[in-house]
Amino acid sequence: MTQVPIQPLPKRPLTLRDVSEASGVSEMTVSRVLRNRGDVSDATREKVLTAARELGYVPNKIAGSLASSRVNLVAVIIPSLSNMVFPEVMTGISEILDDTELQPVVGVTHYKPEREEAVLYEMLSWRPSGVIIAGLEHTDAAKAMLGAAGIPIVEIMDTDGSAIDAAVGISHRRAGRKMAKAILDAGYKKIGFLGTKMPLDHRARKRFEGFTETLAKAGLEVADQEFYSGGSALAKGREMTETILARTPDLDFLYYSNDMIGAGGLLHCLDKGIDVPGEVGLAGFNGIEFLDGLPRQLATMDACRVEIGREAARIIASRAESPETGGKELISLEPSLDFGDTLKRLKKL
Amino acid sequence: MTQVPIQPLPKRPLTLRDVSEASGVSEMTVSRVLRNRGDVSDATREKVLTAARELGYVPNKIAGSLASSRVNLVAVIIPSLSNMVFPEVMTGISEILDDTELQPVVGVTHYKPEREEAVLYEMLSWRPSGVIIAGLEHTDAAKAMLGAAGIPIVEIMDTDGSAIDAAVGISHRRAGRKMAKAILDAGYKKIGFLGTKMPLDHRARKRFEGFTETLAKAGLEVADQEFYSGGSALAKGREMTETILARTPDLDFLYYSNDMIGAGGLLHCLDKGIDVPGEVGLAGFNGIEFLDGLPRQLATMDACRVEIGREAARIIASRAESPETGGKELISLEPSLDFGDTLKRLKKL
DNA sequence: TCGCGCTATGTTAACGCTAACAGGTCAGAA
DNA sequence: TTCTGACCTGTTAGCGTTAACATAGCGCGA
Repeated sequence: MTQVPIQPLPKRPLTLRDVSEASGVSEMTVSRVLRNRGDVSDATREKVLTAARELGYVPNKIAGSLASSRVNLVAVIIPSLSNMVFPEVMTGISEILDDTELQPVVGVTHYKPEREEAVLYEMLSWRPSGVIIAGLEHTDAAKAMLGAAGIPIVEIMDTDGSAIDAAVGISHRRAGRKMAKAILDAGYKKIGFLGTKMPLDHRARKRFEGFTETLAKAGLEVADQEFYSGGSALAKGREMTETILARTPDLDFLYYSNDMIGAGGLLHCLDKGIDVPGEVGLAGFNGIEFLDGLPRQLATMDACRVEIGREAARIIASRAESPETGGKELISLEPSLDFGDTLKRLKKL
Repeated sequence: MTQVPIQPLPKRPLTLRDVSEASGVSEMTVSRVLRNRGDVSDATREKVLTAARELGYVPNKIAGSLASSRVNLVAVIIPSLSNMVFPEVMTGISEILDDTELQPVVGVTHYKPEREEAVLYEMLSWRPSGVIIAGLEHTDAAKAMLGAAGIPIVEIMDTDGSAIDAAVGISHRRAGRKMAKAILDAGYKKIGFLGTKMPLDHRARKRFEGFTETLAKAGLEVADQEFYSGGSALAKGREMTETILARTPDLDFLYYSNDMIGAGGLLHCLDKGIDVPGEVGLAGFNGIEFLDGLPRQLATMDACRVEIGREAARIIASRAESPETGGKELISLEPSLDFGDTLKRLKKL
């Protein structure tokens, strides 16, 4: 890999035949050497490797996959790359797949069901060894494709619903309930919700449902709400916080649907000299690492993103190794609540 | 796409032959219908489409690509997904490719040359229609592969050096010089540098080189330096700023190699009641949008990330359309300096 | 009436590789 | 010697699709 290949005539793409001719053995033997499969004498191996290197030969996986009907790709279908959550999932996935032959291929849906369907169709047409796809909600056609693909499917992030095959995630409904309980236990009563304007983000919706459900049991409901879309989340967090507090000044808690707008809210409150968490408590969702440097630590709930990626990849990898094993794995991780500095603990009012 | 396919026996993967038998025409005609190529009567087309939908047939691109020796994939090779810069480049790339047949496939190198080489080899083995790769520095073997691949290659982010084929980026050396000039013009004299411990981030290195070069012309040099690796950039920015200011208290400017640590530094200074930009000026690099919500706007320089992605994708797309056209395009974008609130303008000391 | 040119469909031969099997050689056991 | 089996290498036949060419049917002008 360190020697510089010599490319005499860069016209026709190189094939096994070229290497075979250059090294004086059959194509099959070259193939064997290049894949480390089957017995080949050291002398032959050396000859072949040298020839391949000198020519700068790169095997054609298209042909190889067609012949062997094995494709070392794993389709990963996610809604977005522009907040930190999916890149972290990707990190977990790569971490595991790096130790295997498998390779992730990413498709982005922008939270649009029809895009998801199209991306999935495109991905499946490459006959991957498995699919990792965000969420449990898909169009009927997408579900049908996934069901009929005959490969391992892992639906990630969410476990509130029924999976096609395997699933790894957290219960967002439960996460919402848990946060509501913590807020109520801390004695807050007048609670505002701030989130994204995204009816298609089912996980945010489920957290909200769990949240309101627990409030309802305590005879409370969300006192005010504010939504945004687009723009810098941090700036939006500030704006929305200002808006909601202006409209409903007696709110004593603000629950944000993600840490970024939560951080914006926190900065706003500190700016305005609002006592956090005494006067107003704050909480976000996600446990984004780079917020560690903020003046005060935002209460949040870890969504286990890296771990979700790892587990999903493990399922695909283990099934790729022994196809008949497993199936329908359901891994529900437990998000941990971090009180940070913005959600007081059990202080009596 | 909206009808639910019926999968009678989910065993052997479906092929053109199945659709051909189900619809009573030849495989070739089915292929023509599915690709919208050649003349097919409306009646036949309808029959075929119905059969394909009902079976839930998904074409096999592996076979298709092998037969047509056309692959609609574009390899995108980048160092990382975990800071915001490359996801933004990806956004630009997708934006353009979404209007074409082409599809990006991402490979991540973690700033390691040997990983880059391996990822590139893997990608090329799928015979993509083009390669978009970050940086101009590659191993000899990687350069040889790129040179011999016979497909469009666009090296992005950087234009300080010589490209294999096309290149789109900014001059980081120039960016460093420009920032140095702005800082000197504002009257700062005792300048500290804070960056990542990454000898392999050539672009950061070039910025630094340009920066020191301009200082040198003014008879100055960097008064102190501090480096970090790993961890939360925001938190690290705080720590490093504290450290460097403790060690060299008379610094009057801090230049950060990225906005995230710069933001940490800003927060630290605000915490400590340091007058910014009077006592100490600050600047980062990148123009990361979500920092908009900070209490004060950090001076920074926009690296034109989305635009770089767009231009690179445009080059690949246009060459895919008309192969003989173009070649060796060199697009050097001009990063714009944003003074923000942390770099005073031309105030005399 | 013939045959030209059009449209709609079919036939054949790759594309570059690998699975499966078929030798061919050579050492040591019978 | 002959046989056995380990080791190495080669041959053959696809994998599922598409390019290129072949053909069938049909309307129409001369």
